Amino acid sequence: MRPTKRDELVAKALSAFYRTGFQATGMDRLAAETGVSKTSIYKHFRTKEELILAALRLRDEQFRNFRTRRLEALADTPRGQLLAIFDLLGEWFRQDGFRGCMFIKASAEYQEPEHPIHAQSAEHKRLLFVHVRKLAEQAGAPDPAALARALMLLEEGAIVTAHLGYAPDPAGDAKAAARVLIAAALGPS
Amino acid sequence: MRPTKRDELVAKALSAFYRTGFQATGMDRLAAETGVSKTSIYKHFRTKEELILAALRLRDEQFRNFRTRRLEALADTPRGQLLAIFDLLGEWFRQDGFRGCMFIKASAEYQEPEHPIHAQSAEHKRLLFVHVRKLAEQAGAPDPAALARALMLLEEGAIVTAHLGYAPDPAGDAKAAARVLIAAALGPS
DNA sequence: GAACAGATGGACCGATCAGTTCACTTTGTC
DNA sequence: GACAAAGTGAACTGATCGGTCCATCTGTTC
Repeated sequence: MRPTKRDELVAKALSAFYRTGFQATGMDRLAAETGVSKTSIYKHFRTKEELILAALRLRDEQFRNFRTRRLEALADTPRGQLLAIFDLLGEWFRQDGFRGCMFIKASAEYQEPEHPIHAQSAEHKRLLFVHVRKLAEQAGAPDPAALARALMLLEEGAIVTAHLGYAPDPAGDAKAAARVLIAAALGPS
Repeated sequence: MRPTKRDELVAKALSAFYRTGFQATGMDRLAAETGVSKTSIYKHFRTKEELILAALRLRDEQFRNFRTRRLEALADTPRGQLLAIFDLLGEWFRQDGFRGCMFIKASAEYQEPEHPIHAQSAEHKRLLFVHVRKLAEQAGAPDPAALARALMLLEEGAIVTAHLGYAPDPAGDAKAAARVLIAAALGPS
């Protein structure tokens, strides 16, 4: 099942939106950058918004799949994986072309909570939270949801701080804080 | 020293940018909404970017002044003020028209770190951090900068989570986590 | 009341926006 | 080799973008 033209288009659009922003990336530029004619783009997607939503769906899928697999590779216990979240963040921040979180930026450009792009971004974050909560549960936390919410706050904070760039190692800072919170919730390791 | 026309313009532009976004708010709409003609706007500011920077400067000043005063009103010890940061956040999130952090959104719309708008947003966050670090120092933290960085992560995380809206009380969650981190750094209260 | 400075609305600039249309070429299938 | 589906570039729509220009109006000072 090789990727269709449509899949390639979405993948390239995703990259363009991530680098240049949603509103700032016009459809003409998008056609030029993806190598897919505007005519074809509008054959696949009725509006720009639908294309953005498809790109966000792809990103969500890629991000969560990669995260789950990578966490399992980095640590073999739930508790270890909770901490490894922040090692993963550090890897991400150091990547060339890191530009912050696609979904935070999407929700910043489409602010109204009812907007489909905003709602889909929120759903992505909620799914990340659900995963962390499951790990907290497996690790034996007495209140897995509370621990997960706290760790997610650190994660979101680290992402925006890394993007703002006023601190040298937000992933490391978040990991140190996470260690304290995890120990408080689960007892010393 | 009553506010000049220019000050009024900046204040109204700030509100418009906050509600509608930077790129999405055109100069024609801005003129209509502020009641200041485009001609006059361009007498005061050479470009839209300069107007945005002025609006961000105003927001920075307002936000930090208010925050400092309100923290002093909410608690009378440095340690209490560190925790009161998150009560303040809760008040903010519950306000009508809360739309997330202006500076996070600005840095999302103007992504390049060298961009003046991005740089000014980062500077705002750095100044917030400096204030928190001073409080941590006065509270007797052995590593004030480390505690301040951790609390700032919680704060940023709570702001974006409140904007995304997938958790009911991010300020409360952040406060609970902050309590643990502060106790770990300063000893039980 | 004449002169002047600041502010006004509105027309205007070229560029770009999202989206459409059309005539044409490429591609895979039977 | 015929045929349909998919993809193409380029021109085009009306609206809006950031920014400029100009004629007019308003308020102050002498």
